[in-house]
Amino acid sequence: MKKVSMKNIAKELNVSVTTVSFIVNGKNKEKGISDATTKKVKDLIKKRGFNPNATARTLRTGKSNTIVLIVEDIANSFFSNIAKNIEAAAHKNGYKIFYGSTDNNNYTSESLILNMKNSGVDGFIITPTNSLSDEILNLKNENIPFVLIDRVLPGIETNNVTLDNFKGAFELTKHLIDNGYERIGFITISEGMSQMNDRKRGYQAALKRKKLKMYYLEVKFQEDKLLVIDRIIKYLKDNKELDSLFFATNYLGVYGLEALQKNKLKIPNDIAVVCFDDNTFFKLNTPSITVASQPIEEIAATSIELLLKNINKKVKAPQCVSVILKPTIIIRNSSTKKQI
Amino acid sequence: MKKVSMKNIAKELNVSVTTVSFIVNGKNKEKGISDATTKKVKDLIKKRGFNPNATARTLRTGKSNTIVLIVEDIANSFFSNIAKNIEAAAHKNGYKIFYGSTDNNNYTSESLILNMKNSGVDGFIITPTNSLSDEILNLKNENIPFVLIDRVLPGIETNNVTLDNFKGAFELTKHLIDNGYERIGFITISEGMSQMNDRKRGYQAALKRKKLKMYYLEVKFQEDKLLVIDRIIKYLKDNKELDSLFFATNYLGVYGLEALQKNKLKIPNDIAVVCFDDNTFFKLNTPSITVASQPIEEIAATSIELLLKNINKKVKAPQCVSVILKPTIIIRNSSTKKQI
DNA sequence: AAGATATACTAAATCGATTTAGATTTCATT
DNA sequence: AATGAAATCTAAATCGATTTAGTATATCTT
Repeated sequence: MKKVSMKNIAKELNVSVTTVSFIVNGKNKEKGISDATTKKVKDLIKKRGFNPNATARTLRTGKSNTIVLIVEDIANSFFSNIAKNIEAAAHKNGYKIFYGSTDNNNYTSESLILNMKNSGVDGFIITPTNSLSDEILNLKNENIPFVLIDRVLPGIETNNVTLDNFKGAFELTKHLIDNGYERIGFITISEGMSQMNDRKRGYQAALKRKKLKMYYLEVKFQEDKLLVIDRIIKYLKDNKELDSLFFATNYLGVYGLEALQKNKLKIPNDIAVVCFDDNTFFKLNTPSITVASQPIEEIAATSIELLLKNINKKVKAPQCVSVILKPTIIIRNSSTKKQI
Repeated sequence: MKKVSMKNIAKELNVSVTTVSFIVNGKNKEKGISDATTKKVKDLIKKRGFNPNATARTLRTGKSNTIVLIVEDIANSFFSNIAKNIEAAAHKNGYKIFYGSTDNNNYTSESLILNMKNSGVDGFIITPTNSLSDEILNLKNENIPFVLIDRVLPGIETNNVTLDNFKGAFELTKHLIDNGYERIGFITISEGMSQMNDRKRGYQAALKRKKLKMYYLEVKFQEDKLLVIDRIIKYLKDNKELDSLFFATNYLGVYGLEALQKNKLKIPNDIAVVCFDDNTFFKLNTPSITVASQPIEEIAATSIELLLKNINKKVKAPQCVSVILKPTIIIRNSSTKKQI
């Protein structure tokens, strides 16, 4: 079975490739192809199962109907849910999606972007690593549409969709304080990404209002799960006065619960817990975990909409759009009023 | 900033495009290009930041270095973890990945495959929906490399990587029986996919050995989460004699736990629970859930290896390979010996 | 009947690479 | 000086579409 091309169709019917192309692209009326010709071409196309070769089309038109989704980690439920939603919107609009995980590794991110760029993709949705500024600036200079999500890069104006991380962290912390907790450990990752910085600032601001002391633990994203758990356990031993923990991102929260379990600490009586980002796990855990939840559908919808807008507009001067969405604080049982 | 092509490089140095191409592809020695020419071309390529256009290359060579991963649902942790592992292997081998979720919808699956085929991808890894036989046969006829994972299609010989689902379900059921449970409800989805059939057979075989009665609840994959939870709750009310539940797949297990929570049933004292597929949630839940765990890394590694082998071999008669991996039963606290 | 207009169609260039078949040039050999 | 071989390079076809700038024929107008 050989792949059938426009040439084959054209030859078999003694018409030109041009004619076939016009018909395939629905320009038969506009280009004045007779109904008779249109019909016989369409019939043969169906009969032979012809489908236009997308590669050739892309080469000629410069349009690939392909976008790239670069996330931190596709196995992380936050990102895989974003991916699911973006996928639906993309396919609905006739776009295919390349995906890649950076693991917050800058080299990986760069090669992903470079590699995809050569494949003539139409646009990117990217959760940038922290040192990706050069590559992002390249995209800007080359006028390739892209949208950053989840975090932004300092000093670079871009299209981006992020969360009001400050507010989320502020409110979560305030909630703990309102419920009587005063020694709140903030456990975060040290890569210095904007969203994490903002969460830290939110936490700090809430503490400052009440002149409470700050407690930090920073772990590295690259560190192995068991190592992180050990570090959390050690941190708890070294800071026995802590009455609550704030995990700054979902996977840390999961590790943290494992650490607390190993340490036989009961939530919330021994120690209260809140976490940034929701997931099924936090909802169903005993006790259920109080979280700042991100509007995943909205993040996905907004970013793909913004990207497609940028792909489809011909204007040379791209106005950068920043969308900041609001988190929802979901109060559950891991942070009930402190028992004295 | 205009994109630079081989033509630009060639013209600037007064050499032919052919020469540049040979050098870019490392054939300079083989094709007898002098070291001097090679050097000056390479230097200019670096200076101008030239990168070969992958679309043109694909059009000419028929090789795109792209594979497609079609899963049931990228937001499901089982599949997103597979995706993560496949991604790593693919990128290491210079392949890009298109992804798509079928939601077990046959129409979606078909259009995904069709659409990707026209984009000249090199191969597919597919979790097939149940009525996908025609499309899969097309792939076979067109000699397009592909590997099915997670499940197979009846009556079609293919490359595939699956699990010994019968064994996993048999052992999980046997474990319950050994621990004194005798009225085991099997909750599954009704789409009739091979992996689910095999799990059901495993469950039945274990019951038959002890002449125990079978209890089923089948829900539809498409049904909304809340609806499924309601149906499980109703099922429990209608079958108060049940002393244990076997959830045939991970997302049902999660729904099930939510149903039990709503129903104020305590695991394992009121009712024991086991589930097919592991995840973080089952490990950390109180009580932790006994599962049949799938070797995700191995599934990913085997399927991508098999696919790449098929892509790279030129032979016309593709020998079909079936790999069946073993599940691991992880006994946790949701199925401790029955209290009488 | 000549020119204008409309209708229906197409030849050839193009996108940016790869690859085949062959063209030059250089140099040693007789 | 003619021949052959080796070294170095290239023209042009090709992949499969899109698109520009036409052409050919029929029909209308006066």
